[in-house]
Amino acid sequence: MNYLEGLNEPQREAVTHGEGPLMIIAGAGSGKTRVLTYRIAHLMNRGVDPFRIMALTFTNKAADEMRSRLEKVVGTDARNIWAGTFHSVFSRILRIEAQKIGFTSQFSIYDTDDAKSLIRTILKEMSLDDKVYRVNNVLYRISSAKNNLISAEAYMNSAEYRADDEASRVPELGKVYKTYQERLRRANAMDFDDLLFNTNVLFRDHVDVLNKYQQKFHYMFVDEFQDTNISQYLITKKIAAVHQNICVVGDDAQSIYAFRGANIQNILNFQRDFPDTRIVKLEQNYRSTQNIVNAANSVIAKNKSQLQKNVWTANEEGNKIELIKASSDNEEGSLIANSIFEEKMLYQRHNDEFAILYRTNAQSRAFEEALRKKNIKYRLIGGVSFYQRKEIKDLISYLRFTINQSDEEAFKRIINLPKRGIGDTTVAKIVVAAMENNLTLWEVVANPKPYLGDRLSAPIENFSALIKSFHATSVIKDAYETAAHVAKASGLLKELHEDKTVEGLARYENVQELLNAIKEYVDNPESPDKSLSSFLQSVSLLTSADDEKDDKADRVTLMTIHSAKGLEFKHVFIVGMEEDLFPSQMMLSSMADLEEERRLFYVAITRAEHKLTLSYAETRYRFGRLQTCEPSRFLKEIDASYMRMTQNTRTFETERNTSFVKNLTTRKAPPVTTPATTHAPSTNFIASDTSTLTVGMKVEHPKFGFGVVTSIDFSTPDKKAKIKFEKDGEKTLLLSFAKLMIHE
DNA sequence: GACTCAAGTCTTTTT
DNA sequence: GACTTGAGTC
Repeated sequence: MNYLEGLNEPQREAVTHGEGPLMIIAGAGSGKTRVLTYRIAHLMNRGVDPFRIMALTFTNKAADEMRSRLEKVVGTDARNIWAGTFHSVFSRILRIEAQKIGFTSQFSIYDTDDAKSLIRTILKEMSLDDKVYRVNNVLYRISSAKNNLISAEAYMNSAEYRADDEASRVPELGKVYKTYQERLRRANAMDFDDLLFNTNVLFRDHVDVLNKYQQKFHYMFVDEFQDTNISQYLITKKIAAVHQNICVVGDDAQSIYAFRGANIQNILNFQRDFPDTRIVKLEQNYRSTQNIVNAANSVIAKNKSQLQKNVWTANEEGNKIELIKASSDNEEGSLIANSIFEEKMLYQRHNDEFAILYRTNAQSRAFEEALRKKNIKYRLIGGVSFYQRKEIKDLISYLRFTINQSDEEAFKRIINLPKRGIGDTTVAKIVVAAMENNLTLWEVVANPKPYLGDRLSAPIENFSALIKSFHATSVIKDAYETAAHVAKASGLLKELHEDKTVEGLARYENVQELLNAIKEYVDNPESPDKSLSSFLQSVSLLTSADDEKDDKADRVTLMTIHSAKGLEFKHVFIVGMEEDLFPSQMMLSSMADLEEERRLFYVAITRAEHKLTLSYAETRYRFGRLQTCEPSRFLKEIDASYMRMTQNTRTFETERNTSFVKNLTTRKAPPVTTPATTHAPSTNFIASDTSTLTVGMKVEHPKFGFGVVTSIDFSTPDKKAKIKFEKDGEKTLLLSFAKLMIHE
């Protein structure tokens, strides 16, 4: 068969391996996705029905990628494979089997915001101090427990967890966990971890259901196996138990999700649970130059715990790795932008051949500004998702509540939106009435008079009538028509339409865009069905990495290293190579964590094909203050022979007419020195006195636009400056974080 | 109950 | 810098 041509020996072995468990240890750039696709194609060519194949990935993007590659090899049959993320595939199964574990198939999926909000509510009800019980921490602990399949009951009975909670001074955590689960159940809702946890429960308690899926799926594939947690592993293990045709692909050196419960131990468990496992190692790297492969190897060699592996390449030696030192985060941005500009000019490169990778999303700002200044188009992946925006969540909440009237979080969002005179106090009364009478929120809302009296009930009755009509619509109409009706009849669209500010306009357009997306979903023949609930399910599992609109456009990519996994670029910039930032300060508590950070660095390096540039800044704004930074320890771990320091002697045009006044709170701090030399002066400096900003000066504020400073007041007791500025006769008071551009 | 302004809080990564 | 909370006013 022609697709076997051009494969190396181990690749060919992996593709043609017949029945029985298979583990592929795939080094970075070793053609993993290719092998995986060909293997599935190979099976289908031998007559395996695509309906009997389940392929699990970690991101929607990876699933789409696999599907489209398969389609190229085997045609549209590929669509019949059950391919998707763990969360999407098993939420689909849970939807079918929901009744068996006490949910209805209309269950809602709570995202992280909903989960946090529910925890906040519970903490308040239990009168626990949210300064001690940090919401993030509570959710993290609950999530870890679920990922290890520890139920709330088991948690409370475990001496170990109890001791740990006592030691962390959160002794009530078990109770919070238990209440949290009860509330989810009452809301007919699951959080992300529940989708996996409940699948385990389903398979454990209903052998007939398990049998059904064991019989259905003859072949299982798990991509990025090193990132599976116990909960995910057990599901796949159970389904594969009968046919034993399970193929896992992974690389322990690229395990970067331990914080989410991923367990490299699974690689060892797999060999124990499937003793006949055939192991294939893919070690030849086809992606990167020798310098890049060698540098990556020299870094990962510092890790103690890893599987024996020898990644090598026959590619050319290539450019040395470049190291750029910048004096500030903003200068880092402009140096990188310049470097991209130069490369484009010198070598006719396209924007989409470049990627800027960073540790945290917050770092993107400086690069965005610098690229914009140079007129280089970019796309930003991650950060705040389209689906996290307020106006989008609002409409989605309406839709969720239309489908599932037990959904407490959706209810709280929409009950008084647009304003209909139902304030916090009334909502609190509803909640209390529901609790005291052992009713659901909806039962109280649908019939409020006995609990709240006539006066308060009127607006609530209007609300419940509205929802009832929405629900009736959803039964007979498809997702798009229902959503369009809800957007209009709820008053959401009208309210946004009346807001004539720039932001209001953007929000209105966003809602229209959501409606377009729903239309697209309804029109797409691959959607399972056209109902609103089916759309909501798919939309709840989308992440910020999924909502790119202009994918094809020629743009520089900006993203975190985590979201870069599985991708490759001609020229990669890894920026912010500073101690405490990368490796992250929070990760330095243990050796294991440091090793995970190092693997993250390894992942970043191995994204590069031809050229790799590292950079760090000597000063950086964090916590709203200027900090001095040390170069990252990881820089020293790269063998010096693969690197070269770029002398930062290029000259830049000085922007004399623009300067930033930033963060006047710190006016007592020493001003940042801006040497009047060939170096680009940092465009940021701290105002050391009022002389840089004077009354009557014309300024530009990023949000409010052009205006004139009318007064500056440094006399406030807490050292904060008040700057007033006037715009079109309208006075605006700016607080300490005023960031004004001065046009002289 | 709705709105405004000011102060306080928090920063890792993602399904 | 972004977001939440709290106090004060209408």
